[in-house]
Amino acid sequence: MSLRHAILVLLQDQEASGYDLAREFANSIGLVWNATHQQIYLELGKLNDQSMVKYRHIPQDGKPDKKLYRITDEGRDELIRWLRKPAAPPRIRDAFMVKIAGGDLSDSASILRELDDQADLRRERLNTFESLASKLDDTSRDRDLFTYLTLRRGILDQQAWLHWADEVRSALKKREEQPVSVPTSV
Amino acid sequence: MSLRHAILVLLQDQEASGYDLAREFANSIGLVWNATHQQIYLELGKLNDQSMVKYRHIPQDGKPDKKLYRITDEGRDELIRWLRKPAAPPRIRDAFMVKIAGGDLSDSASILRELDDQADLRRERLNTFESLASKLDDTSRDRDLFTYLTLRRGILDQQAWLHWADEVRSALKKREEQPVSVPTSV
DNA sequence: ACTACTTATTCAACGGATTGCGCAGCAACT
DNA sequence: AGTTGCTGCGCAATCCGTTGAATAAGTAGT
Repeated sequence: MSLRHAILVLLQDQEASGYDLAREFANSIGLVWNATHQQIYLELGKLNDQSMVKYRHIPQDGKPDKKLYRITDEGRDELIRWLRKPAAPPRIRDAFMVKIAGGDLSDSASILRELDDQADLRRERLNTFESLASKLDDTSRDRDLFTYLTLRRGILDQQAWLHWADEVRSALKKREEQPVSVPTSV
Repeated sequence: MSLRHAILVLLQDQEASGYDLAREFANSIGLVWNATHQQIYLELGKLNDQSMVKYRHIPQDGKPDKKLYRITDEGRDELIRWLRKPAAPPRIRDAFMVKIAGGDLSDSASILRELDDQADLRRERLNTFESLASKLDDTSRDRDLFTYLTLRRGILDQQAWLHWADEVRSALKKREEQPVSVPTSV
């Protein structure tokens, strides 16, 4: 349960509303931690109750009012405490991979279709990450070192995935050429 | 929530007890989907209620009795239905990466320490996956194609991770050499 | 003799996450 | 005039997942 810590990391740099955070979770941090706006608002409420963050109410016209959250000293302490103790290895839950593992039940065509869809998504992400990373290269590589390293992680991940997808394609092609009694269901 | 489908995939090949499944989740399928034995027993109960699996009670002496589960036709239908509809992209929740993103708050030494720990784990996995994959190479590459492809996914993933870790190490080393006003907390 | 591990299943409590819904007003397009 | 989309916040129900424990009998090691 380190949604709270991801939020605290974001609030490190700048004051932000729940809405702002939600957008960042959809982009930058979403690379390493996903969350919906419901979760974020709930967690901000809890963090506020525990006085790890505080907010000021901003009335706006033309737009709904908002609450700008800011990290407190207690919040920063909690974050540093958390950073010190070792992180549990992430649990893996990849539905698409479960499909691959049970691939004998599907036909090659439908596997390839979904593989291509996933590959499109990965290629898209790769592009966004790469363009963000190159922007950092030019301007400030040292100040944003950890943002850069996070992006690199994403880039290498997508590349590895796409490489794997190529392997799958050629393996399935080979199998098609020399059809070896594919089991048909019912 | 495709724990159920991961279980059904495993039961495809063979009758198994909850305990057997738990072991497989700790090894083979654990590569792509994690689950504890509590979750598995619970899900088997639900699957049984919905008659997607059925079991026969096996009394044993010297060991506790067990229930051997087997997939039913309904279960197989459900599985095939699930395979047909596109899988949602996996949600990413990597606590260690959150730490990297908030790396400005830590000192290089403690980051490197944890990086090395994680790298050990990855290297270990890489070895197991590679030895499993090479066993498949020799004997039956065609029959177990999807097991092989799953392993390849794991292998490429670990390699990409280890490569990234090297990048992190050299980036931090460079930074140490030309220390640029590292913010110290309190 | 004692401890620890393996096989095997299950329950209970809690907390985290997802899904669905609701409110509210403005801008922009059709 | 109507729909869609963006900004902004929140609640409630339910489901999923984690933690911790209990039971029970055999086997293997110190």
